[in-house]
Amino acid sequence: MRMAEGVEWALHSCLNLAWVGPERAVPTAALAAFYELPAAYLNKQLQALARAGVVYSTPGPGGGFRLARDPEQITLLDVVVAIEGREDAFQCTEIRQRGPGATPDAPTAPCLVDQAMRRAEIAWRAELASQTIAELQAAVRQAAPEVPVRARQWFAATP
Amino acid sequence: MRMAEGVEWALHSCLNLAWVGPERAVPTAALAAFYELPAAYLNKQLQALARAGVVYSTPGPGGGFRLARDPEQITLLDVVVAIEGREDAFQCTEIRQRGPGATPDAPTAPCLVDQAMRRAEIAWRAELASQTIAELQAAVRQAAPEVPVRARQWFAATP
DNA sequence: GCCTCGGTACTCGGATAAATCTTGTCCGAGTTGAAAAGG
DNA sequence: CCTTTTCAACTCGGACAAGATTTATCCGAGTACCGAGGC
Repeated sequence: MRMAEGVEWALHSCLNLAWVGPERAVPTAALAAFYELPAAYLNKQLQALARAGVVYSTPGPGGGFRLARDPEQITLLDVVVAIEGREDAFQCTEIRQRGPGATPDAPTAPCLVDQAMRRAEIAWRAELASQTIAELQAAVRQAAPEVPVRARQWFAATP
Repeated sequence: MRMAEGVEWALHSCLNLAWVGPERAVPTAALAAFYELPAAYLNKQLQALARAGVVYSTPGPGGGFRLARDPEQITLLDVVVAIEGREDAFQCTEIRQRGPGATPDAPTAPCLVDQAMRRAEIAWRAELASQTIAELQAAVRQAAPEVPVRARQWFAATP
């Protein structure tokens, strides 16, 4: 159960977009160069963020990506769901209803294994939903105040 | 981020081993036939459970798998870790230390994105670790008391 | 000097291959149990 | 009838392919900016 690497890229890119601010659009090439990532593939992740409504995309010269909302309104869950999709990691295939183990009763109760796994995923999602990009920004500012300054300067200097 | 299907199989199989009890060893073929699963592949999952110490395996005629501990001592996390591995789903590759975005400071603070994601996974793991096979058994007994009876009967009749 | 028009460069967006992981299958090593032979 | 020996069947265990998902790449459609030409 390895999470897609694009999630890490998307989170860091959202953070960078937050540093730059919503006024200026940052093209994929700049976001990719900042961490030496493959630009074409990062673009794919940013497209997913755009489809999910996390970022706006504007084509043409001077175009690129901007945060669609304030960092306070973007949770980590928003980003993860945008990249990984909405469906749960554990998917109950109802094996209990196949073979000799099947219970022929018509009103089948919900699969308790599924319920237990789902409870764990809900806890995971809740923890992700409780953290916003803005809170991440605040934590970074406190731990390493020079990071946002450097990022803003670099992106301002990169056309 | 789809979880391996083997997790579902392993959980249901552990439940069935719990119904049968630790006295009798159940071979892979019986566990697979109960849900019409591919026996050879289910065997692979059971091997993983054996390596993790969740079940005992005994070869030869009359052999098979038994729970290695009481159902109260087996958590859902034990089973999931046995199948999926111990490493986290989100793996920080430290992209922040590559390219122009790298902070040249020697004492690098921990990656806050990684910390945030890890917090969510810890919540997930905690929820899984809080539920045991025995509790699942109790829930099934209450929701559908005939299920354990049917299972015991079927496995007793299957050599 | 101001407006209009055309071109060019730049951006995203989706369609298209390579790599890696999951899923599925197979056969061999080892062990047990039973049956058969001997005492 | 009891003991010993041999055999055969059954079990797990790891090595070996097929399919699916992730990763990576490319080129085309569309847009905004910039310059040139005309009014």
